Amino acid sequence: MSAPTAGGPAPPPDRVPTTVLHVDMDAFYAAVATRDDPSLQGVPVIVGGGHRGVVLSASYEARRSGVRSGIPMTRARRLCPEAEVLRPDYALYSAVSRSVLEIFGQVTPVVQPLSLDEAFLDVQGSVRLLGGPAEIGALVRARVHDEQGITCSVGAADTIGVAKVASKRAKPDGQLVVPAADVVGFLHPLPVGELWGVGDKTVAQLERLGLRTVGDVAHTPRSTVQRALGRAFGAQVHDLAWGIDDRLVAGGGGPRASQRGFPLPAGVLGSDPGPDRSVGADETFGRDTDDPQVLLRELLRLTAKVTARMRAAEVVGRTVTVKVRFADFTTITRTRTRSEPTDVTHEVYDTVRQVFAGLGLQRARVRLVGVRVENLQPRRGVTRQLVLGERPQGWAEADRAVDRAATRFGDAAVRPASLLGPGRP
DNA sequence: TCTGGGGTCCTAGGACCC
DNA sequence: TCTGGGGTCCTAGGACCC
Repeated sequence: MSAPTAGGPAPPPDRVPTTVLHVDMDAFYAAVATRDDPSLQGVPVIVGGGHRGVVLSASYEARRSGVRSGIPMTRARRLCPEAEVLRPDYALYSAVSRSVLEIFGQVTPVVQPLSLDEAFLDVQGSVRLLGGPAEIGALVRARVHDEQGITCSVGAADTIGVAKVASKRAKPDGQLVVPAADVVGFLHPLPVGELWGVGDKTVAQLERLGLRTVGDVAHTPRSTVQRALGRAFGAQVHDLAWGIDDRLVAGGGGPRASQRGFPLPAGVLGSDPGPDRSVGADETFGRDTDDPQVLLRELLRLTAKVTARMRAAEVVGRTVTVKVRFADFTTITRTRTRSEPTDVTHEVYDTVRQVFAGLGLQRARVRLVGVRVENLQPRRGVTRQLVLGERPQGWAEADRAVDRAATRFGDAAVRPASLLGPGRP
């Protein structure tokens, strides 16, 4: 880390030196599809959802027409009518992702996946064996290309924040090593929105102060940035603008990591990121509806999906949140915390129904409903309080039977009776 | 035929307890 | 007579990420 020039805060003392790689697949979903179908080579490819969906991934050919992740599919088709449009195949992406993670794991044990297509690697311990960050980055990129037939980009730095920004600048199919001494020079000319965790709203806030680049923010008094963004967030953005970031790669464990970037606690090397904090599901209707029966049926389906995943993960939860998005895209959430944690479909749905009834919707046009369960804890060790008159294991046993059947015959084979269409036996 | 679905974390106010 | 703070839990909304 370079010493900041006048106006910058001092770097944190006694920081353990690290070398962090951020590895990010290039146009991951589109690249996997193209790899498996050579006729797509050189063709604009868009991976996305149904008619109300958004673009999940766009090949670089499609990006040349202005197509980006996150834009509505309808707009994407207008921008690039000649594109090949594909539905996502998550099972395939997961398989490729696992293989890529195996490659990472052979380079260093400290790997922190952020999603299917990107991960941080702390390679400090591998430098002696494999060479510097540039050599290790080249090795990873060559192996991913040779073994998986897709390309990735690598950013290397001594902080995760800078490594993340660097990989993006290296895209596609490139790599960028930012030595500590070059961090400030690298960051300061960039638009502030390039910083990990600084999104559109924050960019707009800073724009109001006339701050456009990372350097603008760095050379603005910390207190001013804090007034604009809030004390904690403002301080962290100001730090990041100087390349100061003491978060470490939290490797060795599960897939969880904060996607906002900031509040990731400065974990210990190799620490376990820990269990999931919540499990949820939501769904946008093909067309808006105001029919309470339709809404409740969808909420039941989503509840069953969520609790099945909870049982598979062997967690129970206490806090149930119902989400409703209206036709005008305004979104509300209503939460209720149960006295005892549960993973039982029937019990969670009871709470969902109560919360939903409390909304008092009067023929409002609804676009989306969702269910989420928070306050999770491991199921083992949780002893259930039987309510007076309740049959022990009644509903829970029914759920387990559903889970077993779903495992054998597929999710569609077993579902609550009210989800069967009219006229079905 | 605008705007998915899966998450994480923060903020801020009120209740409640000590 | 007037006036406490801190901690924790709960809830609603919002920002951000891929």
